[in-house]
Amino acid sequence: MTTPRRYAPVLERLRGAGLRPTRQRLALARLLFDGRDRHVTAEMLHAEAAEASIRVSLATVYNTLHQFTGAGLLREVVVEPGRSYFDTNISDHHHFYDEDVGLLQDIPGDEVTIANLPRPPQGSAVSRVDVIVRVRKAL
Amino acid sequence: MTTPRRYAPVLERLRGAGLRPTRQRLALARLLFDGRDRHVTAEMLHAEAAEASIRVSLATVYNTLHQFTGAGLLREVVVEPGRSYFDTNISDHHHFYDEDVGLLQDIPGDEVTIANLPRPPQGSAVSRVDVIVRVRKAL
DNA sequence: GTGATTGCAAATCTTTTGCACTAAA
DNA sequence: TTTAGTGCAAAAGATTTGCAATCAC
Repeated sequence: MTTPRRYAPVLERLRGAGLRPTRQRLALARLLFDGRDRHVTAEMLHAEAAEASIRVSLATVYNTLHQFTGAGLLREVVVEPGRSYFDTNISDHHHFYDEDVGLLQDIPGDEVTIANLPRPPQGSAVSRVDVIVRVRKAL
Repeated sequence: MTTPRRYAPVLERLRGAGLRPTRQRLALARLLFDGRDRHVTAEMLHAEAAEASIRVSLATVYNTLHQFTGAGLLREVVVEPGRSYFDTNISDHHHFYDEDVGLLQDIPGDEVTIANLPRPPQGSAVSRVDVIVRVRKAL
């Protein structure tokens, strides 16, 4: 028999974020929060859901990704024009981006040190510092 | 009388980059490389050209921006999904991005120190490090 | 002339929206 | 019930593309 071991945690996670645990949100959350650090686009997650026989519309995938991001469950990463990645790692960290393949990889926050950051413009406060290390095939 | 003082440099700049100095490229280059450090979108440059009574199609603006970028005359900056900025400052530097207003500002490269950057994944080499300091209105 | 470049409109791609329908509480 | 959430299809943006007309050399 199947033991729904991971169901409760995800459910609580949604509740805790103030999101009604609907069938679609639960299913997508289970795909996303499987313990790995994942970087997905809406299209990728939609395809993955389809493979897992979860019927969700692409519009709902977009809505859900943004709701999760708004609730602090995901983080949006912009590395190339016209496509958004969503990162399940919400801790303070940075990214390698392989420009050849379009692949994102985490760099733990403590592995990069940023010093001497100038004071932000008058009246503004830093909300986040994104470091993107773009890499390509070595010659 | 008008002295076309800045014409020659731009023309040579295009020639040097291996780009045929067409009427449109010259006109756009003159708008872009006016001495300031500029951050423009295709739409913005197109509007600016229109104001200056330069007739260029939006498609050509896109083509030109990408050709200039490929030739190393511009640098593309991605800070938000669905819109590309092109930066006339091609020296090593970073950016403040005001998320409220959508405004980019340069941070000179020597004002930020990045230390302890981990080794890039096997077989790849760093092509560029982008630091984007996202700011918003202070409370 | 000849091949590179341009303009226009149509096509593409990602993301958002409007609204009737469905489901969670 | 009552209201939040979903699906679909259409709309919206940004960017690219196909191809005939035009321009630089």
